[in-house]
Amino acid sequence: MLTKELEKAFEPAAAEKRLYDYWVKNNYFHAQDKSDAPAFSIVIPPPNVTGMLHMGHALNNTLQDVIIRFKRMQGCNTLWMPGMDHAGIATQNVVEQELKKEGISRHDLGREKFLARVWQWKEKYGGVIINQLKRLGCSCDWERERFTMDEGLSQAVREVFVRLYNEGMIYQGDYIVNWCPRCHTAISDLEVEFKQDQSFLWNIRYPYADGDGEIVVATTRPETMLGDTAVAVHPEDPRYKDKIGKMVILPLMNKKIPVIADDYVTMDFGSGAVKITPGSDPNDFAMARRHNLEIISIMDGHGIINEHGGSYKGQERYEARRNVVADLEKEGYLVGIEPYGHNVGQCYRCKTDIEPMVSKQWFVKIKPLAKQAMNAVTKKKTRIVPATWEATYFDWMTNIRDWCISRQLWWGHRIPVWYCDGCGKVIVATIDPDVCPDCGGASLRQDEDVLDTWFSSSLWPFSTLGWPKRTKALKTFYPTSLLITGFDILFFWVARMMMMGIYVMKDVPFHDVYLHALVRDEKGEKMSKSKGNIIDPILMIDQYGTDAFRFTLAAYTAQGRDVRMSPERIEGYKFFVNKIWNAAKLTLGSLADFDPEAPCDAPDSLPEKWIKARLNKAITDVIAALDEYRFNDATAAIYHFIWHEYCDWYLEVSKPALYGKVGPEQKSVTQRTMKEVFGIMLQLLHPFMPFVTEELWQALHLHNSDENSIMVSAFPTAQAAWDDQAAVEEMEMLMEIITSVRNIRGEMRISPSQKLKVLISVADEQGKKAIEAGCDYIVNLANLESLAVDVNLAEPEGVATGVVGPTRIYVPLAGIVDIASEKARLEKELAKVDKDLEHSSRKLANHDFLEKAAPEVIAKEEGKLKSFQEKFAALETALKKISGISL
RNA sequence: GGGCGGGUAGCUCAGCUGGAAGAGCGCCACGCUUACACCGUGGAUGUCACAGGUUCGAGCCCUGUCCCGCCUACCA
Repeated sequence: MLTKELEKAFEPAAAEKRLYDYWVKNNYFHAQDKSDAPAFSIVIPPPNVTGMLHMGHALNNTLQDVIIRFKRMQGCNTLWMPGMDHAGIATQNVVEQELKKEGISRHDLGREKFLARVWQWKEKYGGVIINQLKRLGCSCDWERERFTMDEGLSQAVREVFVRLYNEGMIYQGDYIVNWCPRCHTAISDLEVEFKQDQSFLWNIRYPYADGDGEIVVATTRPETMLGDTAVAVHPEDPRYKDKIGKMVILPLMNKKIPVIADDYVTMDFGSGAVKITPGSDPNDFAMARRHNLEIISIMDGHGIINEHGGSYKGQERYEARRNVVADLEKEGYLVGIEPYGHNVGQCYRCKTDIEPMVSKQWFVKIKPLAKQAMNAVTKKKTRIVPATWEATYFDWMTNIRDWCISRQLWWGHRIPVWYCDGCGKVIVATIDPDVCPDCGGASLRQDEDVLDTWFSSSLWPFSTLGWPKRTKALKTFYPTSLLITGFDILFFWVARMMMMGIYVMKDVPFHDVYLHALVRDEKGEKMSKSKGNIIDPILMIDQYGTDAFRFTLAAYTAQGRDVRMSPERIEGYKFFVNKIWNAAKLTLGSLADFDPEAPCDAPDSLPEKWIKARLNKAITDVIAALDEYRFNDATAAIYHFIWHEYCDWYLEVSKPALYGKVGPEQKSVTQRTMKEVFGIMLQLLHPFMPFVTEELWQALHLHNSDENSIMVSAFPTAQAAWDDQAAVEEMEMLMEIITSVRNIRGEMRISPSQKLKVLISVADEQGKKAIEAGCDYIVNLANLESLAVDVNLAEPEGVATGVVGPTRIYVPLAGIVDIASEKARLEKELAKVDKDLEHSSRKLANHDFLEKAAPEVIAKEEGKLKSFQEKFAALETALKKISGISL
């Protein structure tokens, strides 16, 4: 039945390409808009168009593909929705860099031409990552690929903006926001990264206007004093109680500002008085609103002091700091400087120090949305896995502040708001208006700003399915079944999808969220370009093959744990692929004369019963693990079964049958079983190692249906008929006997090629029968010349003794090895058992234990004690005997 | 300042609702037995961070301490 032989080793590179093309050609990744099969859907965390595949992506998408393939094989109508994110700031930066090389800025080009350039860039270089995902084996429904700037998705953005606006959930206003002086845009609170900075605390004196002394304030940002509009103290502070309401002179500016009282001030910090700069500090801004203080912005968007900064106008902010400090000192206002460590906010994208600035921005009123998003998790409509993240989610949602959604960029969804030059009317619409609905004027200007990239991402679970159109896909796949993403974007993305999904769709965006950890290097450090410890996933794929790489990622994904990636580990699993390949070669060779059509009614013999029972266990374990996203447990179960049960034991024990030494009937039974078990094994492994499993599935003609591909075959289920505890125990008893002989061989340094004559003593006739039935297995695997079994055999002279339960294994040593080494071996064994025995008996001598422990625990302990006692006695007898001889 | 996670074999980690510890890699010894040396067989290794407590019994539960990560926060 088989035509071609397998190559010496699996060649990943060629096979991967061929098989992936084959899958795509056969449309296996495609999900049906409507189907009788249960729907299962995942939307991909859309990578940035500018992105290249890194370890985080590799992990994230491997896990998704594992689940997707698993569910697809389980018969679900499975959708993995792929796509990309336009990544406003990142992409705009890339193209601006490109322009810079040509010596021009985006302003030289103008908005329209610049955007044309970005699109051009996107078509040409964007989406490299999509092809990289294909190399990872991702079975996304590529026909449905979406981009956040697509027509449809842009429509969804407008639709949601208008709805939020009309319902009073979006507002515009002058507020203090996080401003990046390099990107020239506002960013949200989340996009600010705080970094420890060793700086100074400058203490400055502000004299009272009436000449009656002074007040000292401390600041980490002396240059902002140019915009101070008050000094604040705590209302209860006895030092300042009578100063409240007085005026002080603002140094350098020669301006009078009031002393106000606010309990925001901490009395025991510094002098207990704080300068208030509403234009440059969020807290001061809040205070200014409470006290109706003047709000002065002393800087422009580039971080340069403007006309409100007096003589410092035109100076860059840090230059201004130096000059302000120098002048304060010169004029005697500087009281002192002390070293001070504090946090400085930086732009997450370009690491420039953030400048809090007052500007007109659009905001989403977030509290009502957050409340619903929390409810959904409380009521388990969405389950967060691992559950430890729930606390973080709730905490963030509880303390959330309004979301600044406007960005002063060009690349992105332009805010659908127009202003009428004629009457000043504000028009908010999903379709570009031609004329003002109020005055009919045609001179309309659209808002210059675009929306935060995360605004469109937050709609991803339904916008990709066609919303606002009521598509079949939307009906079938929303809410999606599962989201798999890194915990680092829990707030950025997951939380916002929750809010928007519930707000727009009236239902949660996904039932389960699985949050995985970060991939670090082998020393546990975060990978970064600057550290130079980046491991390129594509390089790993080239080197070890996709299957080994994916298996490694899954194997090291324990819940809530970081993944420490190291090439050595991947290599280890490459060896596993090789092992499977070679097992297939043996299987394939052995099946050469197997006729699957010819009926073989012969019953399974012991090894067949055993391997099927063990396979059942593997199936059960893998399914249970995957159902709970315990990826490492699933890989461990498969690895152990394939290597240590199927290869190490079943194949070894079956070799005589395969080589025709046992008879044609047993050969057929073995062939039948090998084929079945090997096929199921491949199916279990397929979600993790899609390529090698497909290759072997086809090479071995394991499919039974018209569908040739393993990826659309039915995922295995445990079969009750295969559970056979008696067979497992009997087989494992034989295995222990074999191991026992091998142990003696190894410990005594008996050459593997030295055939042994072994005697076995059993407790009863039943035991005798069992061993006799397994005699051939023992002879073969322990490499014996002969094996004799009898009930209660007297211990012979000059033997090494092994103990397995009630069974004694005697290996005659005459002429093979000296007695002393057996004595040493027995003593070692004995010491081990003695320790166990001691513990067990002490436990059973304890009255409290006997009274209070569960009966089954006591029974188990009694069983243990008995077997320890037996073993001890047997070893002791053997030792006495052998000692007697040596004397 | 709050919160979360972690400290288990040389390394990387498993260990579910408590019944005296496991895997992979590495290490040591032996071995080219017709799938595989990307292999086989055997072996060694742990006061489960520390100190108390609960319990008949704790790696697992409670309290405290010490380290290590991460997230979060307006003490100028």
